[in-house]
Amino acid sequence: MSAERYNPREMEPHWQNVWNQNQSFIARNDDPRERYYVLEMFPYPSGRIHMGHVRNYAMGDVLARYHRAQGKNVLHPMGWDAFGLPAENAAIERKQNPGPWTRQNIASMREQLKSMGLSIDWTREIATCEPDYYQHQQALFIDFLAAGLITRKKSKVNWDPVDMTVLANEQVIDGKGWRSGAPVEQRELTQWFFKISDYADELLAGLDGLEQWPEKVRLMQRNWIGKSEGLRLLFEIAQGSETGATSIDVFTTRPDTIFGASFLALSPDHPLTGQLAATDPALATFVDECHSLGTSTEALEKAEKRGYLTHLTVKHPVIEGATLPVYVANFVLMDYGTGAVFGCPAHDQRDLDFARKYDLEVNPVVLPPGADAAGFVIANEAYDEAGTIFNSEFLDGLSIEDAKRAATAFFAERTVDGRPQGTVEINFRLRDWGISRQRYWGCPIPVIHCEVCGTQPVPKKDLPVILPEDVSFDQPGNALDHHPTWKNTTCHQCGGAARRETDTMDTFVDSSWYFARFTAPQATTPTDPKAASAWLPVDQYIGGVEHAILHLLYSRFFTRAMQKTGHVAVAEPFKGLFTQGMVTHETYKSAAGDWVLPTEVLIEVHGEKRTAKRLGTDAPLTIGSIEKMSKSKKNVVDPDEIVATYGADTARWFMLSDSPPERDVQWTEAGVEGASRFQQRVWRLVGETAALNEQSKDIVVKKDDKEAVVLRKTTHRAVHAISDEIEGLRFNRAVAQVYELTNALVRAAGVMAAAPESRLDALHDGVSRLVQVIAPMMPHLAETCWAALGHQGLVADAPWPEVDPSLLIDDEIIIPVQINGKRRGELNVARGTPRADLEQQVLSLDVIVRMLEGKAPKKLVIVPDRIVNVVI
RNA sequence: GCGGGCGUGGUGGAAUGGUAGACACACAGGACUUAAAAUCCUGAGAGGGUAUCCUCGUGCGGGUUCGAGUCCCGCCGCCCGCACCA
Repeated sequence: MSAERYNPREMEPHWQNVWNQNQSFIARNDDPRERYYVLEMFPYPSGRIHMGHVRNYAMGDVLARYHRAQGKNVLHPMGWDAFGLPAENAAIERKQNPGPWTRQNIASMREQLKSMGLSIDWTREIATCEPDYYQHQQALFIDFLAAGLITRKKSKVNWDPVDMTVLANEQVIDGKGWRSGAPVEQRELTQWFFKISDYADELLAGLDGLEQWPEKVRLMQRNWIGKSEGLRLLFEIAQGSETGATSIDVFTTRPDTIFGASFLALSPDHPLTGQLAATDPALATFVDECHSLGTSTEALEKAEKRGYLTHLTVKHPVIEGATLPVYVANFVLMDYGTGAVFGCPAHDQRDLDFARKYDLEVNPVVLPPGADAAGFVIANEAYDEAGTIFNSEFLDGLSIEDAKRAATAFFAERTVDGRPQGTVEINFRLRDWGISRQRYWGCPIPVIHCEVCGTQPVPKKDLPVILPEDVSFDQPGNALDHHPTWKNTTCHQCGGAARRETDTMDTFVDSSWYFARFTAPQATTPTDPKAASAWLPVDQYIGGVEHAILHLLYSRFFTRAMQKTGHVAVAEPFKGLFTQGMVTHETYKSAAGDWVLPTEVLIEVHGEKRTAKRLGTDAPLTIGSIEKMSKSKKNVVDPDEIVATYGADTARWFMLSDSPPERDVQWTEAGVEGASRFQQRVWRLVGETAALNEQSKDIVVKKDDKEAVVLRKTTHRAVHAISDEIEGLRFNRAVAQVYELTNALVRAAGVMAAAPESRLDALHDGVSRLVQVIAPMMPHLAETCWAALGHQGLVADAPWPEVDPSLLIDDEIIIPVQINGKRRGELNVARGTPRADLEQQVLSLDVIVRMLEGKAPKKLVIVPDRIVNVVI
């Protein structure tokens, strides 16, 4: 055994080769063992992997390798989310097709991922931009269409003026496009929609069963779906029947406050508003103003509540002879409920603001507990908490909940326009998912438009509808639409001329089912239902929390749609979800204000002060805040360089140590060097152990002495703890346990000379187990050590070390002794020492005797095997 | 505004209501070396006594408990999500 330093540059490619030749990580669908499907969110092929990928895939790989060692049939695949705008924008810049660009990126990122030594089944690799993937997506689209899960409708949509495409509601963040950051405009277009809102209730209820999801994500989805139960209430028109309308539908969750109603408000987009505006130029102007303001949410937020008083009035539904004015108000959304509301200013802040502005009545009808009915007035704050109904005739004295029921029942009995005046209605915030994108680089929607036969799906036998690659990006807009011939086709029904749909699908469709495709990536149908039902749901899915709503909600809907159309057997795609934190780094700025790459920075440490200067020029630099790694701030570290300098294992180890995986981790040079030192430390320990073995091969190993037993206990305890931490995805704690075990083994190896013949086996066994438990995290190092220790075969194929339960318990334990809750001493006793014996021993302790000063303790709390507290 | 999370040494962070600060990074001192790197050993929450002892200490203020970083109530600060949703 040589004392040479471990050389990852040499060993890492070697073991990657061995694993590859051994086909160590190929999952077989006919393998009868228990299955485990671990998946990390697949990357967008931007060209280079970043540290966020390293962290994400290191975590997934630990689980994959751990569960494989547990004897499971592990599926750990990788693919590429390859359609999308960056490729198209790059193509426009370079005037070349996104296809070759994307495929090149995939090739180089694949090599980078392989250099990380991930235990991935590369035979299952898929790329969403290839026809062998997207043709199945087109087949799914056709099935969904036939099953009534897709509609085509004209509606207001979010238009991103920079990316020149439509966006789904989920893709509009703070009124801006999620990708371009441009303020989103409203446009009316005919678009394809997935009817996700049909599943709103089911998607909401399903969240309760997702026990292995972070509560935070479940909450975000709950809020996004936004279920609210209320009443659809009809207000009879008193004045204004010349419009032809005889009533206005309103949605409310507070029918209990109906006696406090003082006005009605219509959305500027309400059909009745349009009708009125046709003959009322002032109203038309008002509506236009609302629209010009209404493009960005920011503007909305600051916008004052404004209204326009129409000449319409409605009958108050419960106060005989009273009428209410009808306004058009800028704060009423056409999207939600019925696009019309009744205002009860006393109990809704927004209504109150409006009422104060237009001098409308404020009639309180909910009395706070303990308040005086005569003296209760509303000032500038609406009262929206619990109370008793008053000023409300037949509802008086009821609680809010009871009054809601009573009012609901009351209106259900009455009729307006031959309809019940009130019907229970449930509203959701969730809108249908608009998937049409006016972009080239996406999955073509498999539909044709025929003048005679209408819009119809492409027959499945004609799939795939291939995305042509001979397109030009000379003009702005959708290159597919500009293609000279592609969109011309013939109608398969009448044989006449027809036009292909030139919109492509939102790329979130691509990522909504890739996890299912991985279970049988060569199947001639979208899935092999047998394989899909065997593997799904994914046992552990890992990715960034930024997908908490978009991708994860779409995938949950899509899985249900696939279930309905017979492609999968489950409703929920991901049994366990883990959202990992980001990778951050310090930022550096030059005197001129330019960001500077960490590789160009030299950090100097003077005691506790750190200063930075530019490598080469020695120009002083400012050390800035710690932020998420981003190209714009240049605080990025290239994984390739780290792998070349320290090796993949070091990068993986560092990513897993220190910070809890769900939190952000700060990348530091010092941290990486620490990880690298640890790698060498393990290697030295293995070298010493192997050398001791070699020197002592003629020695007859004697029975364990006391030290050896201690060492075995330490080992078994550590293995037990590490297994537990890995299963719970607490990798930082697993790492800490590994450090402790290593420290113990290094110490033991150092004092071996004293009695090698009775400790050798315990040491060798301990070091071997150490190597096994670090294998999921530093797989290359582990293989090298495994071989150096003289083990046959690969550690990647070795079963996880078993733990001897008898070694986990100590016979002798130390019990802390407290006086008044403060630790004052300890007791060394045998495990299971009974209460009475403990009491006697505690009372004879020097400290206790001294502190008691001859008096008896007030109280003695004894928890056997745990703690003793003496109260004096 | 609504909802959720977090707050512990110089730093990242440990701690089923039971010895606060595991483990690591950084730092200081020492050993080895011609020297450096590497490695090994030692120290360290703060303050005092300088021995093995005492006091204070987990954002702030209360409470429950024999015992609270942990549970409850009220504040302060930071982060995230949603936001005119009737």
